[in-house]
Amino acid sequence: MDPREGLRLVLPDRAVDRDSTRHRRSRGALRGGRRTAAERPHQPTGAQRRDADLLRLARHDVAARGCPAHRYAGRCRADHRGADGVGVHRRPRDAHQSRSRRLMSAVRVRFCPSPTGNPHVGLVRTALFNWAFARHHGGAFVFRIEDTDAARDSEESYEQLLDSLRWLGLDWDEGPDIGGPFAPYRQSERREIYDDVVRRLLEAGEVYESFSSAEEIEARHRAAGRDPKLGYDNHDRELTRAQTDAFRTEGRLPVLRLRMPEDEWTWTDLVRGPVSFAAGTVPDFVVMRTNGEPLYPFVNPVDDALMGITHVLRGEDLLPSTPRQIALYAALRRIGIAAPTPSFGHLPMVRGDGNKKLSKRVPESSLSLYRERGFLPEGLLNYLALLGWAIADDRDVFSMAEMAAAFDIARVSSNPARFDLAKAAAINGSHIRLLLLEEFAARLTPYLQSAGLVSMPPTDAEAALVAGAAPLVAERVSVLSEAVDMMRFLFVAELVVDPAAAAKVLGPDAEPVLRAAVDALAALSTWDSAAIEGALKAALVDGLELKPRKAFAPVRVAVSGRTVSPPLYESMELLGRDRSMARLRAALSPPPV
RNA sequence: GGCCCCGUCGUCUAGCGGCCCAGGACGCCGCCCUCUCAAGGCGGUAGCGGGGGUUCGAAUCCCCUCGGGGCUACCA
Repeated sequence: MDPREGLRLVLPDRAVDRDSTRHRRSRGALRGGRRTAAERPHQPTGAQRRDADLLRLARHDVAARGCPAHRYAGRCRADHRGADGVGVHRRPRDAHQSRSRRLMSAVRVRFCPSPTGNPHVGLVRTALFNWAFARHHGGAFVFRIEDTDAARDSEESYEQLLDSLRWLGLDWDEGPDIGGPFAPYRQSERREIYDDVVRRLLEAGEVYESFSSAEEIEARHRAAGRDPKLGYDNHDRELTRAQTDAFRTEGRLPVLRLRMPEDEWTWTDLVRGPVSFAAGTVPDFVVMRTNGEPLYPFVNPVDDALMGITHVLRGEDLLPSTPRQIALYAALRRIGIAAPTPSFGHLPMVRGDGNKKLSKRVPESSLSLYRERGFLPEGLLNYLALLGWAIADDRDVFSMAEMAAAFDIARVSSNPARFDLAKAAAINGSHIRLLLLEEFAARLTPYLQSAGLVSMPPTDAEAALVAGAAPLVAERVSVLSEAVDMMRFLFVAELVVDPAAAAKVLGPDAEPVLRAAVDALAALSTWDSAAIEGALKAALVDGLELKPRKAFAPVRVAVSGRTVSPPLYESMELLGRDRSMARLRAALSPPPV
């Protein structure tokens, strides 16, 4: 077979023409059906979230409500196909189709990180979009580990990856820990498969031995007056047996390269529409190293093919490698491996502070940082979803279940997006306020524990304090670590007063204020916020004729140690009479330094 | 250098030829509420990179240009 057969390689368009899709979509936007905050429950675990998603899909009644994904009412038919080529308006009875039909039409996407270092937020965004796509279509989300680089991969990173995804609640249907029909899901355990595929490709002439070193390639370019940085020149394609033998006797070992057809490469990208690469711009690429280890551009498509992946959603940085993947799929089919080419969708880059793509190097990209700061998984995920996707033109806080129901890959923006910590925190704050108070307390407790403020498990008294403070702090923080700082004064035996706050409001002027407060509070028969408020106002505002903000500042700092605190009266009630009085008295007579 | 992708408020986005002298969100500013800080409510600030076309009409379609980014490994 002549691998250079002159066919123009055009992917079968799974994707409906993007423009026509958009056109249809533009008619009659659905305006109703928005949910209020109270209607948006949170699913604390991945499993529960998954249930909710499935439930939602089952309830997805287009005729009655319009399609939330495409936002137009009443026009959808059951056979309507989305821009990704998959029926998105599934009716409940789809679930009762025969097993084989379901398998044939099922969406299968994958998330395939390599275990090198901390997962970063760009990676999480990719995982999220794949997850949402799978859940939206009722398909499978496959988790595969691409650990073909022994020098950089680590078991620790692998564990971190699993842990991170679990924490996020992005549940997978097949993966290294739970197995699945295409196991194993770690590429380091699939070497025999790759060896076998490579052998067959070699026998078929799809792949050939190449001995050229980088220096030799460059030298040839120079000699021919070409740009030396052009890359491999396909020089070794027609090496004779005698030539390869000669190299071997010199002790040189070959890499294996795939023969690329020299055609124009075109496909309809799920997020970008038609993309094409000019003929002759993609050289034969290395499939296997001299030491016999297969490389990413090979194992990735091979596993996608073998695992029946239907849609590849990945970062834009991988866009230039798509022609090679398409070529590999074609070669695989020629040697008899069933490998329908998947649809590709290239997600925009997530940028860091500059304009550069977010690198693993910069700490702000590390997922663990956001976890430590006290981001809620649903808050972080919600923000990340906004980097390239919008659920509606007038709303940006939503649950993952809502995202799964509404997600449409064709509506993903192709612009790169900058990660904005302030907005991420703001979105997270909205999610904190959406939590039930008990849930907020439960999520907060581990942070209080690792700050050493609450024991493990919490004592009854500590639990009561957390529960009592929850409503006070939940509405004033955007991340959980802020709540820890705000609640610290409730749990410490010895209050450390912030020096700046003390300097500001605990000067000589504060003495009469504090004294009056102590006297008034000491006379109280009941210790609750209403009584405290009454006493303080009577003594300070009415008695001393102070402006409220002047009156309460010294008391606040004396009790909480900070100028910023939860509401004063409630805080004092929670702190208790004894500790509150002790702190006021301590502020009155500061210990000599 | 070559190949490819992308350009709407500071940032993320809505926009798919008339609904747009461009809507939402974060940020910022102001007001209200108020014991601080928040939250919440109300109001404001700010944008179609530039130039040519096509069209009765362009943020939207085409071309050029400028700018930004990615890839260019026997990493993934």
